[in-house]
Formats: sequence, structure tokens, C-alpha cells
Amino acid sequence: MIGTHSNPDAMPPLQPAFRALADPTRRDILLYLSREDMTVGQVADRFEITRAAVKKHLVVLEEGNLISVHPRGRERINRLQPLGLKSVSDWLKYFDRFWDSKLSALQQAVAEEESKKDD
Amino acid sequence: MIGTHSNPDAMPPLQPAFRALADPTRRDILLYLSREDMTVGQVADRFEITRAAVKKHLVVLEEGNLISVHPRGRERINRLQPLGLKSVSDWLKYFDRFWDSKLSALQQAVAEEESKKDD
DNA sequence: TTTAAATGATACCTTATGGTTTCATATGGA
DNA sequence: TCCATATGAAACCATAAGGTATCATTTAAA
Repeated sequence: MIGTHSNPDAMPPLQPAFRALADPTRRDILLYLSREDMTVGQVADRFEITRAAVKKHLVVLEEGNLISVHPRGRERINRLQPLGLKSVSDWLKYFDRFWDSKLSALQQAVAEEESKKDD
Repeated sequence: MIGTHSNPDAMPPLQPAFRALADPTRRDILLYLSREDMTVGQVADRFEITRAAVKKHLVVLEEGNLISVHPRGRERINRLQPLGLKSVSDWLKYFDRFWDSKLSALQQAVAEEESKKDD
């Protein structure tokens, strides 16, 4: 059997992380946070959408375990959390062999040749 | 500047690929296709949703350059296309240093200590 | 040629998603 | 204490997304 969307516990679920990464604004936020921790307001200043919208994105990122939030006084510091990204990276690693190995390259070449008339 | 969602040409755009990966059913389809090429019907047999729904997923996967489709007679063979996945993997690679290096581990430890009272 | 099989396409429905506006709350400073 | 600042939260909107049902089209096979 493959997948089944279920989460046999243990490591963090993939779905919230993949969901979070699906939006380009959220991916950009992650890039900003990879350079420095930022308050909600600081992040919002980088975009043209409202602070409320940015706040929503931050919640989704937090649900995906891609960032952690740390209250400091009346501010909330948003910090990149690598572990969430790692789980996604690990999922992708499975496919490494499909492009990284010479065997794969060969298979590709054969396959291409085999279906010249298609596509 | 960071991101900006724009695509300076050259390599395939990330958005369609990330979008495609956001759905658990589509990720499962990719896993199936990593084992063998499949017709639309064969893929549909693996799920409980209708063939039409599966077909839509396949279109999204194709738009994300994650699969290629090859007509053969009245069938259409769906094949995993590693290159689309690679672009996503490359995007993620940027974050490797945030969990893979010992420096990062140190930074994490310090950061954790620094915000014990939070969270 | 007639029919069944495999797929494509379209219309329609419900819920999720990304955004905005507006109002409430908490906290640092004068 | 009083006020400005930083967020949080809720209501509301338009559009995207995932599904279904139904009908058209293409191709293998009897």
C-alpha cells in the first residue's frame, strides 16, 4: 500500500507543511525569516497585503511547523523552524534516485526514445 | 529583495509544482507512478474518488511538471517526471544549512535557551 | 460495422483559501 | 495614569479547489 494520508504518529504530519509551502507569499516569508527573526509587523512591512493577511500566513506556517513564535513584550518574534522543512525534504528525498543516479538517466533516455511519437 | 513570486525565466516555475504537491492524493499518485507507469484508469482504481477527479489531479501534476503523459492507443500513460520534483528539491536545499550544520544546532540551542519563558 | 472500453470535457456544488475591514486587548512610555 | 503601538480576533467576500454526474469522442475488438 502507498500513502493513505494517514499519519502513523512519530514524526510531524506532512500535510500542514506541504499546505503551508503551497503559497508563494508564505515561501517568501520563510526566506525573510531565514535571514533574521522578525515581528509580525516587520514581516508585514515587506509585503503589500494587510498585516491581518500576513498574520494568517504566519499561523499557517506555524501549523506546518515551519516557524516558531516567541512572545516578547507586546511583540511576537517569528523564527524559522528548520525541522518542519526537514520533514518535507525527507519526503522528497525518496525521489532522489529518479534523477540523481545514472541509472535513472538511462531509464529516462530509453523512455524518451520509446515514446518519440507521443506527447 | 526576496522572492517576489516572479520567474526570471530559465528553469520551470516553482508555484505549479508546490501547488501540485499540496494535495495528499496527488502525492500518493506520485508514489504510485514512481513504481510503474500507469494509465488514468489504473491510477483511478487505486483511489475511492471518481475517475474524473483523478483526471483533474493528473492535470495538476502535469502542470507542475511532476509527470508526463504519453498517449498510447486509446490510453494515456502517466509517467513520473523527476525534473519537476527536482526544482522543488532545489528550493528546499537552500534551507539545508539551517538544520544540517553543527553551527545551526548551536544557534538553535542558544535560541531555545534565550526564549525559555516564551512559547 | 457495431459495440464496448478508456478518456476528455463541461456544468454544477460545497468548502477552503487568501484578503479586507473593523473592533478588542495588551503593553511600553511619556 | 493615559495614549500610542503591536497584535489578536471575528465577520464578511470573491475566487480557487476538490468532487460528482453526465455527455461527447476516440479506438480496440467482436
